[in-house]
Amino acid sequence: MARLAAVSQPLVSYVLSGDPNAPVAPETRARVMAAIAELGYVPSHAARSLRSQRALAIGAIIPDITNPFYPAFARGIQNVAESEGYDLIAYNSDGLLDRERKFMQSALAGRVDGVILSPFQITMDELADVAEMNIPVVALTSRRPAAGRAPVDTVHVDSVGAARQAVEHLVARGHRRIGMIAGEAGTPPREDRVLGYLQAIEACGLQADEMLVRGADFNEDGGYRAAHELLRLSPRPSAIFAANDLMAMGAMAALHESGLRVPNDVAIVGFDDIPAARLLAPPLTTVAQYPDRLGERTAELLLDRLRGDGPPGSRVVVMPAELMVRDSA
Amino acid sequence: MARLAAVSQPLVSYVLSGDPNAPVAPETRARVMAAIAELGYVPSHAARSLRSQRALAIGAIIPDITNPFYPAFARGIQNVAESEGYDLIAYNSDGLLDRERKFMQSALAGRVDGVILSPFQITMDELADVAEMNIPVVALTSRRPAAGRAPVDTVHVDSVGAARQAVEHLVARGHRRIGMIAGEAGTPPREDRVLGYLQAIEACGLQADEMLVRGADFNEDGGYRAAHELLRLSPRPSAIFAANDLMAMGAMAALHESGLRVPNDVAIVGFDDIPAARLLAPPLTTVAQYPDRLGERTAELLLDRLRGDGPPGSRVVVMPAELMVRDSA
DNA sequence: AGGTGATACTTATACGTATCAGCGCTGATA
DNA sequence: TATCAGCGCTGATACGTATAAGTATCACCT
Repeated sequence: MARLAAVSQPLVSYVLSGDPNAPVAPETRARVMAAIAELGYVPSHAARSLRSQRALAIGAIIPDITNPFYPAFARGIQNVAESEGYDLIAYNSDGLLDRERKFMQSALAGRVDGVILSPFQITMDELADVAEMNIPVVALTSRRPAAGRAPVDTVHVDSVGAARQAVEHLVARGHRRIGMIAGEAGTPPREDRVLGYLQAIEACGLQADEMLVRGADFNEDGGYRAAHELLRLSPRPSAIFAANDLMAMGAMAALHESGLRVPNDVAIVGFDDIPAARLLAPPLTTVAQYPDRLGERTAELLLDRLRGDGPPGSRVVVMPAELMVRDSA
Repeated sequence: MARLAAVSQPLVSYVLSGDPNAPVAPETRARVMAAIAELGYVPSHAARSLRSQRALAIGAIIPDITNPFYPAFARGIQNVAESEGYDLIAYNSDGLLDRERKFMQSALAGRVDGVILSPFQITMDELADVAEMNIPVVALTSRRPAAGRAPVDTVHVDSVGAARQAVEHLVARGHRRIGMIAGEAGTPPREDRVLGYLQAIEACGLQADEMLVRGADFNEDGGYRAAHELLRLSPRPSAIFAANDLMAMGAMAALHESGLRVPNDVAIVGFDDIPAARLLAPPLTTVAQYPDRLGERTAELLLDRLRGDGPPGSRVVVMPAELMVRDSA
């Protein structure tokens, strides 16, 4: 402790507080600063946190940082959080309920001051006890949430509408038999995007066909396999809508492998607009969600709450999605 | 606190310790457990951390989580760390020295128990004061490090050798004029991969040419621009070695745009083997580093130290890299 | 000169846990 | 019956900080 080199402990605390109104003589302040520099003294985070009841960290519970959507999302969060001195602890839930729950516990332990949640399984109602502890939660959802009991702020893009728009684009290009690679059953992204797909099919007077919607893991491999399944159908779909870009990439690989040309033989639309999308051959038509902005906005909502600013109820922020028409469809 | 519902505070602590030898009667234990469940009691992380002098977190200072290499690396770290109850706090240094330093301070504050560092600017010697605090540091480097004063464990892939191998592959395919897209000046990945490139050029009896090595940001855009620069040269290089896959992707986009065919007009080799690499058209020949395994191994070394296991000196672990020959070269 | 207020400090305290040192009780032993 | 060991529990304490409350010093005013 620096007090040996200078004076009493609270003085060090006052100096470090940076408060210009702190009752510290300029000369003393200088002496303390010198001692701090001399000793390389750094105040204990744990003690600060215990005393102030703030962890100066926020938690992000995301499905998998390995999905390119999330690093950008995380980066957006960090950009905002860092400016207010918050660190980010990222948890990978793998979309598993017990992992989502377990990480929520960390919040209760005061590990983090607030949580950003990209919920796959957990329901809003389950967050009630966290919210009761006055730990703010902001959820990134893909649909306007049913008003739950918990006052959870929500950021979402209109996935259903965006998916619908993507499929309508395919219809406008003359496609009548459109397959979908849909992601893992029971997950919100899957359900929402399938819903949008079905809305578009119906709105365009086409026939929905269960066989045309294939489940798959939300990654390249899932897309690759699902595409091969779709290609075995006859008649073969002339277009495929993939629920994310990774699956779209896998599908494109499957098409190339089968000697099919994109978009001439089979058109493809993805979802997410990951950086790789525009660099594929052909560049992928996809729905941009701007995950970095989502991260920033999400973090802003959370920081509002942490500052005690936010309004009493839940807020819902809708962020834009945009169909990026490129060459794959 | 659960003691109101049951008995005294230390007992709760004993029960929660999970120690089967703890002096607690089975019946009491059950009563305490019930009270804990009833109240939803979760022990304060800050208090635990202050008392035990352990943060139960490790920090990872990486350049940018947005680069696909790092999410996989981070995931590898987390897989191992989580199994021992450690959380991961990820810091994005953007390769900037003052940010690297700043985040290192967090370690000194006891914010984290150990640090995994992917150093861009900071030197090993600067880590001395961190190491003096008995905070273990494991560095992910791209070259065998000079033995610094700080006892820092090191994991590295032989980037120089791998780069050399990649370029020799191009030479073996008959290329004599090979350009390189090299990444940001002064950064280790750049220097190492350029060194390997030069070694290969020299070993094959070719003429090194400064004009053929272009600096660029380590992302798609950097690769895109650098490729355009290289294409303006005459004679135009017949092959390009990019220091990472993102740049290679950007370069491929530039080539497509210029109407050049890969690999017939210009061959390309990348570095990293990000998931997108094998799905590009054509699939990208690149050097696989297996970042998930790097993350796991790195975390293992760190956990050894945290357990107090590790040997006194510094350890150096060399991980394999592998040239994945696909269709782009 | 005595009183007042501001300034610059120190002492005391609480945050919630883990752990150490008691301490009463029970049952076994001599 | 007196002694003692071990069990199961409680009280006391320390971790390092932020802040409230207290105190000494001094300048200033009437």
